[in-house]
Amino acid sequence: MEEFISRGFAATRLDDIAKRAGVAKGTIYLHFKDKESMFEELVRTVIVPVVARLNALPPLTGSVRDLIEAFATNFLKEVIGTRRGDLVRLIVAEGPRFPSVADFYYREVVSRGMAGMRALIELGIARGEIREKNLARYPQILIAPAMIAVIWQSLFARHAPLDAQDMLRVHLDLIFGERRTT
Amino acid sequence: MEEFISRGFAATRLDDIAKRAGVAKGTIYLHFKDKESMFEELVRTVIVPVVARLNALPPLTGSVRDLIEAFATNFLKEVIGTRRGDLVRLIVAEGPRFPSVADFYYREVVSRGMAGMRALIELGIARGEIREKNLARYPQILIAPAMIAVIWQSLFARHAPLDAQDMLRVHLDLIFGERRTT
Amino acid sequence: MEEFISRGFAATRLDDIAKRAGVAKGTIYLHFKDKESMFEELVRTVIVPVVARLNALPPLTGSVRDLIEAFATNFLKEVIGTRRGDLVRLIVAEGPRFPSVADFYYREVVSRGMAGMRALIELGIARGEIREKNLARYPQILIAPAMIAVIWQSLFARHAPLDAQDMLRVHLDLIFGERRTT
Amino acid sequence: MEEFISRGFAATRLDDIAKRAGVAKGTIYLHFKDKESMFEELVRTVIVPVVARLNALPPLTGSVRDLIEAFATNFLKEVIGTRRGDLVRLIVAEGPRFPSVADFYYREVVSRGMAGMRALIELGIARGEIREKNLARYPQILIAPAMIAVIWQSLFARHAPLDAQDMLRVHLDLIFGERRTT
DNA sequence: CATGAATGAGATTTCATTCAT
DNA sequence: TATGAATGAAATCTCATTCAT
Repeated sequence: MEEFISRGFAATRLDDIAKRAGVAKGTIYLHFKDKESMFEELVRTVIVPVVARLNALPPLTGSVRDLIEAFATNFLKEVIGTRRGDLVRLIVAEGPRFPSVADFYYREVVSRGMAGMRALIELGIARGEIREKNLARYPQILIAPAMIAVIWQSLFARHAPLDAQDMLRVHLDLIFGERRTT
Repeated sequence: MEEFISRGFAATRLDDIAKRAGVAKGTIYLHFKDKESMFEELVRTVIVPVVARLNALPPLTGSVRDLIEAFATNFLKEVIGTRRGDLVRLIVAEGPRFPSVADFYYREVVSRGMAGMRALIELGIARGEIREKNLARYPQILIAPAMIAVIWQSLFARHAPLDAQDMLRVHLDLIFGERRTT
Repeated sequence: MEEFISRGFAATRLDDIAKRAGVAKGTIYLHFKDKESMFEELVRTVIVPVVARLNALPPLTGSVRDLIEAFATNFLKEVIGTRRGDLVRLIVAEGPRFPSVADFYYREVVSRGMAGMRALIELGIARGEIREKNLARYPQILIAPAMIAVIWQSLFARHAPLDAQDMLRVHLDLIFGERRTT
Repeated sequence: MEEFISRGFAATRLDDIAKRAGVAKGTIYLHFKDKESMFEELVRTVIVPVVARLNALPPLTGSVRDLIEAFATNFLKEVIGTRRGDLVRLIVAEGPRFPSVADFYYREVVSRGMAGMRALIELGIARGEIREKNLARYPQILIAPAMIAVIWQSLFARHAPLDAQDMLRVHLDLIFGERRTT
C-alpha cells in the first residue's frame, strides 16, 4: 500500500512491492489475480478499519460542538499529514480509473460519514447550537475544510504551511458562532 | 492534455497523444524533451489562461456577497464537472510526483486566488457583511466547498449527484447570514 | 561477443544478441544493466582466459629465440586471422569510447605481456643472443609486426594476402641475426 | 570528419555533423546520397592529400637511414597523437564494415607507401646500410612500430606514455645497426 | 541551393505475468 | 506455498531520411 500511495497505481512496480513485502514477485500471484485486483483489494483492506472506527462513535455527551471538535482533533492527529491522508489523495487520483474503488469508498466511508455528520448537524440545529438550518442538506460543507487540509498538506505544505487545527476551529466558529472562552 | 487528464501521467501513452494530435510520435520530441517535461509544460500552458482570468477581476460594484456569488456562478459553469475541473484533480493526483507542477500551480493560481479572496473577505468584514473576523486568515474555508464539489463530481456524481449551486449558496448563507429574499 | 566483434558496439542490436543467445530480449536485462555494461563485461570475460594463458608461461628451456618463436607460432595459430584477432581490432576500435575497456585491456594484457617480453629480451641480451641493448626499453618493437599482422588480416587480406609466419621469422632474424639453418 | 573520427560511423549523428558544418540537416542530402556514402567520400577526401604528400617524395640525397629518419620525424609530428592518427584508427575500426574504404585506403595509401618503403629498403641493402636482405619482402616490419605508436597514443597514452621518437630511433638502430654518434 | 519540420522505422529498456522447480 | 528466471508485449526515445517551402 505504501508503494501505491507514494507512486500511484500505474507508476508502482510489482518488483518494489515484492521487495518491500519480502517475497518473490511470483508469490504475489498466489494471492492476487493481477495488479489491478491487488490494488482494489488493498484499498478495501485499508479502508475497513476506518469504517470500523466510524461505527464506534463515541457516546453523545456534551454539546454537538464539543463532539465535532473532538472528531476534528482526532482527524487532525490521525489523518492530516499522515499516510492515511495520502490514501485519500490516492483515491481522488485513481478513482476515475478504478470506479469500483471509488464506489467502495463512497459506500463504506463517504456515505456513512455524511449520514453521521448530518445527524449531528440536525441535532445541533434542534438544540439551537447551529443557526443555519440548510446545513443539514450539505454535510460536505462541514467536512470540506478538513479535506482541503489533507490535500494542502501533501501539495503545498512546503511553500505555505497551514495551521489546520486553527483553521478548523475558525470553521467551527463560523458554524456554531464564536466561543466566549478560548 | 485530454489524455493526461483522463489517464494520469504514467498511464498515458505517447502513441495516443501523437494520434490525437495528428502527428507522428517523433514529432513530439521536436517540441518537448521528454514525457515529463511535456506534462509539466502542458499543465503550465493550460493554467496560464486561468491566471489571466483571475487577473481580469470584475470591478468592485455591489455587495461583497454579490461579487463572490458571481464568482461562484462562474466557477460552477466553467470548472465544476468540466475538463477544467478534472485538471484540478490531475494536479492533486500528480502533484507529489511533479513538485514543479504543484509549485507552479501554487504560485500562479492558489496563492493569487487566496490573496484575492482574502481581500474580498476583509472588505466584507469592514463593510459589516461578514461577522466572523478570523475568516480572513483562512480564505481556504471560503473556497473549500467549491473544491469539494469539483472532486465530488468526478468521483461520486454517479452515485450521489450533488447540487453544487445550491450547496455553494448555503455556504454563502453561512458566511454572510441568510438572505431575506432568494 | 560475436555480434559485437563483427559489427562494433553501436551497430550491434540487442535483438540479434538475444536471438543468437537463444533468449528473449528482456532476459538480457536480468544479467546486464544495459548495453554498455554488457559490452564491457563481455570484453572482460573474453580477455580473462587470455590472461590465464599468459600466466601459464612455458618453462625457460632452450634459446630465447626458440621461446619467442614458439610464442609467435602459437600467436599465429590462435590469434591472427581468428575471432580472437578481431577482438584486438574491436578494442582498438571502441577503446576511445570505452576507456574502462581500454584500461582493463592495458592492465591485464598489455602491461603483463610487455613485462614478459621485456624479461625475455633482457635474457636474450644477457645471453648475447640479442645485440640491440635498447630493445629492452621498447618491447613494443618486438610485438609490433604481430599486431600489424592481426590488423592486416582483417583489413587487407583479400587484396594482398600476407604470409604472417614468414614475416615474423624475418622480424626475428632482424633481432637475433639470421639463422644458419632454416 | 571530426565527428566520424571521434565517435565512429554508427555512433555519429547527422545532427551533429550538420551543426558543426553550420548547415541544416537537409542540406547534407544535397551533397551526399546517404550517411554511408558521405562517410566513404569524406574518408577519401581526407586521404587524398596524404597520397599527394607521399608522391612528393624528397630527393634521394644522403644515406637511406637519414631519409627514413626524416620520414619518421615527419610522421611523428604530423600523424602520431593527432587527428590524422585517429583517422588511421578509424579505418582500422570501420574497415571491415566498409570494404570500399579499406580497399581505397589500401590502394591509395598502403600499397604505395609499401612500394616506396620497399624501394628504400632495397636501396639500403644495395648500399650495404641494411644487412637483413629479407626485409625488402616485408616493408610492414619497418612501418609496424610507427603504426603501433599511433594506436598506443589513442588507447594507452594516459596510463603509459610512450616516447615514440625514441622508440622509432631504437627500431632504426635495429635495422641499420647502432650509430656511432647520436 | 538551402531549410527545418515532420516522419516512422527501429532501437533500447521496462515490467506484468508465467511456469518449471 | 514459494521462488525467481524467463518472457514478450509495449513503452519511450532516437535518428536517418524526406519534402514542401
